[in-house]
Amino acid sequence: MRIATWNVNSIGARLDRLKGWLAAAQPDVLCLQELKCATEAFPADQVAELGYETAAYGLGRWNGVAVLSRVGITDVRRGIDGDPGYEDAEEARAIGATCGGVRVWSVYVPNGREPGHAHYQYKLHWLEALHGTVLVETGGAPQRPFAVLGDFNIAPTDDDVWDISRFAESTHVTEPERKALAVLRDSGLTDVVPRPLKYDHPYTYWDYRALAFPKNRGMRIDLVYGNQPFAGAVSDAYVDREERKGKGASDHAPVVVDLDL
DNA sequence: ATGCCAACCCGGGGTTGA
Repeated sequence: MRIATWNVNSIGARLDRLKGWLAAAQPDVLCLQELKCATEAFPADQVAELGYETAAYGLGRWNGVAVLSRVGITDVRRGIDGDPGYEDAEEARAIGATCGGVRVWSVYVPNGREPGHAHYQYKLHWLEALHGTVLVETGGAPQRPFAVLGDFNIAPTDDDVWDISRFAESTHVTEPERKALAVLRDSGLTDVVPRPLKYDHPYTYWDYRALAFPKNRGMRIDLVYGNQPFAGAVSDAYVDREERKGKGASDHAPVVVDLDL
């Protein structure tokens, strides 16, 4: 089984790219983030032509997540328990579904803006709620392959950014954010680190500006956190950096995981 | 060449992203 995650930075702007990538990469399950569309506006008919069912969750112009599957899609959950919301409003940042016997969550963790900002506190609280959801979902079915995939907006180690000295006073690399990832790992999840197709670091995001991609000034912030039944079945994992190339690319590349399931 | 920010909504500019 092939499972992937991809922050598309607008499904509307990326639809042609998405369809081309689905046809080429042939994932069985694809977790999407940053749809930037409402649930009912997701182009489900377009991906259905390629054999995929859709479970989407979007509330408007920001955020938005989905799961596409060609191996069935059941038990869909929109949002996580205890979601703190931002400024009294819940955002569309998580959707769970069971596909071909694997339980997956597609997540778009809040950015945080800057340390000390209200959005940064929101990010940490949101991650606490995600942890709670993981405990409930994995505790009830410990033998079922389970994974949280998506844009975590956190680089797990200094090695996961192109130059740590450029990230002083920045989000994505702070100790509290990394601690939140450690808490997820302590609850039984493993960071499934993909291999890069070029260069030494499996970056998944490169800024659009300042030639970041050609210079490989990237970050590994799109992560796959799987339980033992999931991580133990992984046969390969890679970042499809080819999808970051050319006109009309997202600023994130897909992360692809192959499983012996 | 991998190539110098893009997408949203609104109606040119502010907001967001990381």
